[in-house]
Amino acid sequence: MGTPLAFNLSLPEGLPQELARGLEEAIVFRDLTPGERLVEEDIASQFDISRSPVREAFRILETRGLVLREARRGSRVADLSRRDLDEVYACRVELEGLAAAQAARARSPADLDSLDERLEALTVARDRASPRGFLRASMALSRAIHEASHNRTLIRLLSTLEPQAMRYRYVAYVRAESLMDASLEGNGAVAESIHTGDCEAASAATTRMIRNAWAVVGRVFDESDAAEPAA
Amino acid sequence: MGTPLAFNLSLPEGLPQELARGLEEAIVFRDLTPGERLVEEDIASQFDISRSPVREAFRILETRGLVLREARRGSRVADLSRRDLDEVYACRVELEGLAAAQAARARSPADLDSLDERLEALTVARDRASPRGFLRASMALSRAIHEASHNRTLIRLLSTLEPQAMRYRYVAYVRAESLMDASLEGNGAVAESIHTGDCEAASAATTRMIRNAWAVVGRVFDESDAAEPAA
DNA sequence: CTTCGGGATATTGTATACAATCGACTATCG
DNA sequence: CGATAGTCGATTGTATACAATATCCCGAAG
Repeated sequence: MGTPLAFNLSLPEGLPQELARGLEEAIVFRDLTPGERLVEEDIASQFDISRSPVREAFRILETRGLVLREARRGSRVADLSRRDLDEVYACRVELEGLAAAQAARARSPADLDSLDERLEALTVARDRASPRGFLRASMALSRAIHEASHNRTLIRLLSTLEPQAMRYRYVAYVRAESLMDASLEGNGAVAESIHTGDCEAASAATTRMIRNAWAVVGRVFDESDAAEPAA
Repeated sequence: MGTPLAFNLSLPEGLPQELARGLEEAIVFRDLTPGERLVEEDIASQFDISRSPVREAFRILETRGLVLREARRGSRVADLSRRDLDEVYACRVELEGLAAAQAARARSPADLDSLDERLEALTVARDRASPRGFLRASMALSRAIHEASHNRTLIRLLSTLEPQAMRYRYVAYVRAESLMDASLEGNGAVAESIHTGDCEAASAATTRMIRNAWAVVGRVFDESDAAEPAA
């Protein structure tokens, strides 16, 4: 048995990366459930590839906090917990705040175009009221902000932190779609500050948005049984 | 040709991890120089192992910002630059500050013992005036602080950021050994705040220490030719 | 009925073999 | 003489084979 995992692999960037991206979505959107075992051979045969790229994909997902690997004991999807949620959001407050501040200072005209484009896409996604689509658009906007900071180290850190946060955001958006409105509004304020070039404002708007999301997402999570769905 | 790389591998934690640790030290202490190519087969034959664990080690080092991998073009030791230095320290200010604050709140008696022990070891290392020994002791103390935060996500992020910072600290300590005194003093203040349990003070002491180090390490780096030693 | 041990099985860790691709070199043509 | 296409070598990417080990199941003993 095991989940079918219905995504295809093209390979514009390497097989392990592509596979990791697909598995990441499956984990975030709960096609792979918390605690579920991930067996290299199973995944490999599902996509008609060998274990080598699968191993590398697992390692990528481990650095993103989505998969736990124990030596000779195999890999499994990381659990969700209120504690983990708090850890992730505490880090997000700091790093996203820094990213916004540096973006406000270092942004290029191309960055601003990218920002506007993705903010527009986020608005469209909100109207469709699909948590998946909204999250994808939100992730794209976040990345645009991160890249506008032109801080490669910060981008690297955030790229290993954001996927972990997406899991909690997804749970929250499914149960309370109105949260998407708050996210859209918050991101709008951040984008405006980055346009203006006001570092302080960008940082403040970001930390305010994330602290607010932290409180709400945490409350929704506590009211759900997202931590142990199969227990 | 190529550097001999004189470290042995025991294997208490897995071959790739052990190898990564050795290579990490070689990079930090400049036995492997910035820009140097890392060929899987070469490293493998030097330690009489196959390419598989070497590949995994390279990937680990990539997530720590020490090695750059380009698809089908091989791996090389990441360059040092003033820009990279600034990126790393900007992130450190935020994350180390958070770690200290959370450590001040969540620390256990065992954590405090570990802290004191490593602070003592740092004092001893300072008296020996060896940049390598001091850095190793400093890294151990930092890790003790991080673990006292009991924030696994934050620990994960810092474990991928600190090695990158170590490279710049090493360059600075070699050229200005007096910097070790400042580091020792700063860490003492941080440890004291964590003992007291004062989050604000711990965070403030940490950010002050790191911002100060940032300025000094940056100045020393600019005066050195550490960026391009073989150019 | 519980606990301890032994063996079978499933799964990862490592090694090796093969394929694909990139870069450099060379020879040839304009 | 310079430019360009073709070929060769070096190196990574993927697949497969083999080794090691953890887990599970079952049976026997207390």
